[in-house]
Amino acid sequence: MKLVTWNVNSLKQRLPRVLELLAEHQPDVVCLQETKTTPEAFPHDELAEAGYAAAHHSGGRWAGVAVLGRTQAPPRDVTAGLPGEVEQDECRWVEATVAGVRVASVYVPNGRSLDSPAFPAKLVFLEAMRERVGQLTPPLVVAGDVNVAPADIDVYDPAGFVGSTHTSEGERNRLQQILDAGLVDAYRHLHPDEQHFTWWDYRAGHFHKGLGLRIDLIMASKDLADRLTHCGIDRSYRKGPKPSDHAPLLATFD
DNA sequence: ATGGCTAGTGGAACTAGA
Repeated sequence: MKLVTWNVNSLKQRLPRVLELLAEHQPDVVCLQETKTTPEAFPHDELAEAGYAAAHHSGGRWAGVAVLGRTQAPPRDVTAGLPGEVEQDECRWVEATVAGVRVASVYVPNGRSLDSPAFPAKLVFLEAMRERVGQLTPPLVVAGDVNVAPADIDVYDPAGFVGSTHTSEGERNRLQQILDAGLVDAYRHLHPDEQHFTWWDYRAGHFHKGLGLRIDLIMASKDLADRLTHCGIDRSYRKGPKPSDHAPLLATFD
């Protein structure tokens, strides 16, 4: 099974690159974040032409998540929303069963700054994820933009991020608790010492200077992690016409 | 780096991202 997760920063703007990704990698499961679409505008027809069916949670101008499966193995038993999240209508979590695997596509709140009211709401969201993971039965994958860099190796300038979101102890502890509930960080599992990023700021040429963060994760239950044969980031989708600020993360399970 | 881009809304200048 080949799975990809990608924060597309508008599915409308990124549709050509998404179709390119589907054709090139032919994944069995796709988790998308920041689709930024209304339910009415979700591009079901274009995805169907490419051979994919979608389960999605779409709220309009911000956020929005989706799980895609092949037309012959479409997403089933869809659950939209995360029990316990502070903002129930922000469309940051959707679950579906694809090819026998329970898959959640997640877009964790940014948090804005450590002193913002959005920050404790981010921590509550991460706690709710841990609760939900404990309720779900493997085989399970939680994939998406977690908006937390798990460790300093996942940050281009750890000292520069002290006092910012994405690297604080509170965020990292809660992410670790999600993993401790029975999941494995697929990329780090296969590449214990490598520094590769999944997000780069659009500004100031950060991508070309190699200044990024690893904040997009594929977290797999241990039974699946034992069958992991490949996990990597396709940086080509951060280049070329109209790139997202995130690159897709891919994993293959034997 | 004090935000140096991009996207959505709406039709200027804001919010939001991380």
